[in-house]
Amino acid sequence: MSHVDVIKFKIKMTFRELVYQETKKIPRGKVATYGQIARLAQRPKAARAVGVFMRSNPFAPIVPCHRVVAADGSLNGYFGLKELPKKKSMLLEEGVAFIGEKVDLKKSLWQA
DNA sequence: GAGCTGACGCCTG
DNA sequence: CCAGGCGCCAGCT
Repeated sequence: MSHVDVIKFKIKMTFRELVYQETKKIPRGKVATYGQIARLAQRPKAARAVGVFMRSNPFAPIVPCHRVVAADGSLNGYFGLKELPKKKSMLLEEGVAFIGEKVDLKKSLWQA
């Protein structure tokens, strides 16, 4: 085992970091679901935990958490259910399609 | 280590 | 369409 491998082992990517990393990949104009991010982060059933990470994400500007929505396309939170209208307008601004209060996943779901 | 807590997801009535 | 219930998981007491 080389020095590099040892280092890699030491800094093993935590699930949280992996989640943020995947979230950053969501392209402008598209959205991803919590479950989708969970899958990309190698934890298909950890969608719930993903939500927790978004709630307290220390990379506010870097991680586009506003592009992450529920499985049915509804916007669940942003600043503690407080600025949802803003979250919606931000997505509209990026070109995300909406159906009422929900995102039109048919058209705007990010295809990783 | 046990217990509680969600920005979840899926099924049921 | 609208609850209500249950399983899941990481993080924090």
